[in-house]
Amino acid sequence: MTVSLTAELWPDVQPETARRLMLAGVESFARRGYHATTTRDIAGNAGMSPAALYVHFPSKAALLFAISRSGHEQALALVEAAANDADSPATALRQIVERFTSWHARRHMVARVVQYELGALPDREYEVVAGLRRRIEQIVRDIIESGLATGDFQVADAHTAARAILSLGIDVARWYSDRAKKSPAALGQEYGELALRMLGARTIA
Amino acid sequence: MTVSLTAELWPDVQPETARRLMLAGVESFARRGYHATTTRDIAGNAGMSPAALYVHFPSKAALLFAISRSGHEQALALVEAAANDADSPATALRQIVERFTSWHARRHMVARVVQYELGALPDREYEVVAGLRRRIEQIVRDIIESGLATGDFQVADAHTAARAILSLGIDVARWYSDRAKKSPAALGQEYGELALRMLGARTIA
DNA sequence: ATCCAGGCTAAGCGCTCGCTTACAATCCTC
DNA sequence: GAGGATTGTAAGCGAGCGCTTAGCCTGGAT
Repeated sequence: MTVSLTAELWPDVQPETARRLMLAGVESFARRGYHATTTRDIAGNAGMSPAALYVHFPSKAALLFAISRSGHEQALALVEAAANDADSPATALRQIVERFTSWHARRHMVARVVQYELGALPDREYEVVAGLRRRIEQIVRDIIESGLATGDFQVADAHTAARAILSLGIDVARWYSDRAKKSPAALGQEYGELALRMLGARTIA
Repeated sequence: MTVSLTAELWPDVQPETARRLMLAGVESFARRGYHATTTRDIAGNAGMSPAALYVHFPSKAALLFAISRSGHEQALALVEAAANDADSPATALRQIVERFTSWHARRHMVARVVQYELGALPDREYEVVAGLRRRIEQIVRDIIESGLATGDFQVADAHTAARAILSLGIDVARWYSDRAKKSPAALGQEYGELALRMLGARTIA
């Protein structure tokens, strides 16, 4: 049985109208950017009047925050799961890159908002997502450092390597489209290989 | 003798006031984005009245285009030069990544506008910079393919590898700041290494 | 049968936006 | 030193923005 996209993305948001507004927000924010999107665009694409947005969200920025926080939480959860599932730095890192990258491809609309519209968040809300971002970076850095300690990886600087690894996945949100030839899963796998090579992985996990 | 930043960035733009407006535009567009920036912001930061912008540029979008085209032309020139200077696919690719990456770090304000504000360009202007972008991608793809032909590189797909290589440099514009620990040159060098490893370069050029 | 909370709309308020107009100052050419 | 081109300003226009208000409709508890 098929579940609606909105229910899959935000299962804990009620009612469905609020989810439709979030989906319309994602599409507009991803395509044109937060500041170029009007509340009338969003409500219109959700099939409602402009005022309906304010029944479910106190402001346009609050809608952005709901989208951004949920997206960041998904990304963090996915990275944490990959790190915990693995039994070595190499497999952990491959899993992280595979899942992180394929998520950015499969959910490139949400990911675009997550990665490129966070500057539009108010200060307090920005700090919340910045915290989630730091945790993601920290996990990747820790794995690279443990790989350096075991001799599984060979790089000059773990910090720079972590940045590069994450850049690979993040930038996918910028260019991936539904018309891409490569599936999200295939892209993730290929990027996983590239990332391990970048790290000079001894054993190709 | 020191040359003003505006004269270094846009030596062929006259008069200096127009360059000051471009610099103020770069700073605002990079920090807050095109749509969040007002013509009053730009003119104010350039120390002029709002109407002064329209003496030198027909519209806010035209100012963005002037910045974006010039930035794209710089990036393309730098990639072309690196490709022509080298005598093997490996040295060519290392040079490209080094210079492309360090440019995105050193000029991260301009680069941010170049990479992330092109969606705000009107259709005709967008097509111009899209053409420049295609030429950059093509050069990188060609080098990777020639490296595959000679056996210098080993990757599954040149297209995907080119995307990944460029992503590395492009994403630098997103996170680099003047407070970064690593200098643009050092970052470029480190990314050059990482890129060659990604490509499975036989000889580390 | 009644009531009311939740969900939604029509209308519009106050404000800021990109841009234009009318005009002033300065500089180069002859 | 007259005249035109260039470079700037003060003031403000029309439009569209985020958001509010007042009120209607509907479903479920009493």
